[in-house]
Amino acid sequence: MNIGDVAQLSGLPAKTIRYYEEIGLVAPLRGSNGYRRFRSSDLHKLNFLGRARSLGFSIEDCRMLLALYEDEGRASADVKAVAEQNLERIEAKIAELRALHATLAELVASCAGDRRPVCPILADLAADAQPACSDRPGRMHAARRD
Amino acid sequence: MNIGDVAQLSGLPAKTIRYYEEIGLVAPLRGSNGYRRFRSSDLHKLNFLGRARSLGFSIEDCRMLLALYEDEGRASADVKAVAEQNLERIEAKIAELRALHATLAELVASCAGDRRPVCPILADLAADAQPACSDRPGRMHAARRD
DNA sequence: ACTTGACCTTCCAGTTGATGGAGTCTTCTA
DNA sequence: TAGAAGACTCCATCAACTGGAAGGTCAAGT
Repeated sequence: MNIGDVAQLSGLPAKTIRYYEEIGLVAPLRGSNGYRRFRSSDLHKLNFLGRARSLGFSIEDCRMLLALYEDEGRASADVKAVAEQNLERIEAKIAELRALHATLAELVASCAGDRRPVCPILADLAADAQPACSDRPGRMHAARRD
Repeated sequence: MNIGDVAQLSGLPAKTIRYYEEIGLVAPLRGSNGYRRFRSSDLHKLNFLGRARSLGFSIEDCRMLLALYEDEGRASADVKAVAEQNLERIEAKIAELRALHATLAELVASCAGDRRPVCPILADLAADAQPACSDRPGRMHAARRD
């Protein structure tokens, strides 16, 4: 199978598959014309990767999971540990986003949203950082948008 | 004020402040020694940016908000629109993460997590993509970890 | 035989929002 | 006067791709 075929079958863009090869997640053979030749085991791996990525596992997690998958002597505890870490990451992210959401929703609700320039949202943003007697929590370190 | 001072006062790393200058969010003066010289208005802007970023606004959003902030003739509706977009982005992200969480939590719960190799998590990952009669929903496109 | 178009190849650049480090210069303090 | 602290620029790196240019290959049609 050529890359286009596995791209179709796996649902992953060809670009992504090349990238996965580059970082060593799959290792298709090469034909004499230089084309990648994918075996069905490669397709299988790509499906695995697509599913794992769609569940939020990082590339490094995927590498780990793939290794465990191919290790007949694995302990399911190891797999579970990776998954649990991911779960915790997701939970932390949700909590963070919920906090953001609460603050922002409040600000949005308090803004008239008309043609006048007065705006509580801007007022909040412009307020001096953590004044001594504020009820606004101190500013966090710039949270990466991730 | 030198960069170290505003870094302290704003809570932003000096590196980040230089970066913000590079992308045109702040424009401190320069002393004859080449050092950046920040006015209090620059510090004010940095505080604004720090707060906006901590609320999840993108850099481009911040640019917009800063422009609105400095435009005396702004309409609060414009500010609100930016904030609402951000809110929607956050909501979408939360929904996405919750879905991930649900699936993953189920898998984790079903895994014994012992020394045996049998593992429903790996089984799920390895299952062929969207078979004709599956009750598993079709695979999404690899969700960026963002 | 030749052309067209689809498909494949590699390589480089860009995305987001910083962050780390090297190497150099200036300022402050002992 | 020395040395530390702080400033400067420039380049590289992170995740996980994605887009595009420039060129090679293959199958079908004329």
